[in-house]
Amino acid sequence: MKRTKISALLQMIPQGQMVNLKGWVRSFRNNQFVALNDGSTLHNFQVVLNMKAVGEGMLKRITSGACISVTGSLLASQGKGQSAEVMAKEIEVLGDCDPEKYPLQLKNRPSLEYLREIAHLRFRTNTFGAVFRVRNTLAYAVHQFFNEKGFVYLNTPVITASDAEGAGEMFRVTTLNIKNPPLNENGEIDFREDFFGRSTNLTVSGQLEGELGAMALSEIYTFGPTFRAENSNTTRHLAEFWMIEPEMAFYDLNDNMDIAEEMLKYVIKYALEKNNHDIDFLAKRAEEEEKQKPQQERAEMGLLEKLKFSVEHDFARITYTEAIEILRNCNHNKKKKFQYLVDSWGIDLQSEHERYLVEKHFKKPVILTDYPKAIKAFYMRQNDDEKTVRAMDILFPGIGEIVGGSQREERLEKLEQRMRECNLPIQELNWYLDTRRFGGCPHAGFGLGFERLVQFVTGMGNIRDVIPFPRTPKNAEF
RNA sequence: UCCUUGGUAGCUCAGCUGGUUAGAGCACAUGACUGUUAAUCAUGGGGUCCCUGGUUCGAGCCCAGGCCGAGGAGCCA
Repeated sequence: MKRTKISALLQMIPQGQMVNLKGWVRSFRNNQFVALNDGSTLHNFQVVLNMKAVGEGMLKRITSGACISVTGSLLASQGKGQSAEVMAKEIEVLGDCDPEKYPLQLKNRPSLEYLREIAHLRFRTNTFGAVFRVRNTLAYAVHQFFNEKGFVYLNTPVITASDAEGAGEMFRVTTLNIKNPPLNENGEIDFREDFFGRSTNLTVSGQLEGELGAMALSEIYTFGPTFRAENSNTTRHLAEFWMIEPEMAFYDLNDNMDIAEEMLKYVIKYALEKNNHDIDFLAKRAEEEEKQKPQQERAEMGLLEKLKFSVEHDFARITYTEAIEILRNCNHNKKKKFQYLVDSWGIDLQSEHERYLVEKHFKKPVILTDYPKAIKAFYMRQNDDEKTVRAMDILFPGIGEIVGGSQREERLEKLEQRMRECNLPIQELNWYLDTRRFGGCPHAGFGLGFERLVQFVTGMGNIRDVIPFPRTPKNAEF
């Protein structure tokens, strides 16, 4: 008999029809009621069995975590917790689960930290089931959004030879024998003998290659893994993460902000509709967690409120210069409550400053633009004031920077001048500069940290809990 | 990498001023139970107190070094 997913069973009208369902046992009560979950939805489905008919041998095998297949009739439930249930006629154990050895005991309320240690099993919890269903929806929505807009999904290389992108420390890729590498005349490692005939790394950004695509296809986006070998130990950094990088010809900074804001709202709204049960559950979970915190640290809005608010209101848009003025004149600064006081133009904003702007002053997502050029990357377009660049960062409550982007410098001389100032090897990036030499045009783009987006929508506090198998310093298990 | 903080049963935690045999809840095992909702009830087993060294008559507790986790900072998405 063909299997029916639990998500589909819940939609059916129970009329005693025969159905088959398969899934993992969440709990077994009174030797009679099995709560079965197959991951198609947050909800479990209740299977009722006749303990005498089933037999003691089979009864003992229905343990928490076991995988079973049940065939029986779909009936209206006599109990209160659910509207329908399956009266089992046939039960098959697809996979036994020894309860004494099974590390995931759901009734123990295992901590997120513990579940991270058994990441191969944590999908079987309500929380992680919900998180990864939402993650899937968000990924799908990103593709759908760009597809509707006529963007071309472009795959940029994971292995790159360029180490001049300046986005962070890189992981080396090599097939050389690290115990005994070949050396050149100067006694240095001879990468001519390496697999690619040169030194290579894992990508820290697909942006430069993305720009090349945009200079012909007009609008492209990438969505792929990105690697940074920074020794970052925070709730919002991973060594391996997924980044979405759109790059658009003929867009200026305003167009860039418009499409970034539109996209964020689109995907959040999409998830709110598609995964409302999961997000409701995650919202309750987040609320429980908030209650553990001291009153002062609690967020003013719940997860659902926060998501709906973000979708319904315009993001605040201010320049770096305006932000400095707000911060300099705010009571918080005057009372010297910032660890780093805001006194002069040109300073890099600290997390506490960004958080103040987003969480206290505007109380909604904020787009900061036109940063001093000294604190931003070489490829950002210089403003006429010679001091600032057409950068934009989108800051979200609780997460911080979720998007970083800019209008790109399309003027060859200005770009080369910046590269010299930043000590970048112009020769190595000749292919990049060619787009400015041959039919260049104004263009813009941004990078969106996918896991940070998933964090925002799921309300999960730690980025390690929104990617199946997190890679962080000293951790690459599974 | 820096600052703060933690590591005690399978899990979540308590453990007083350094003192005899280290506790609880849940989980697990055994038994009971045909309308349960984290089922319930009874009984039972279960410990490298993170590691190494030191102080002490005596260390889960004090000291030093290390390992690992969490929160914050920096770097950023």
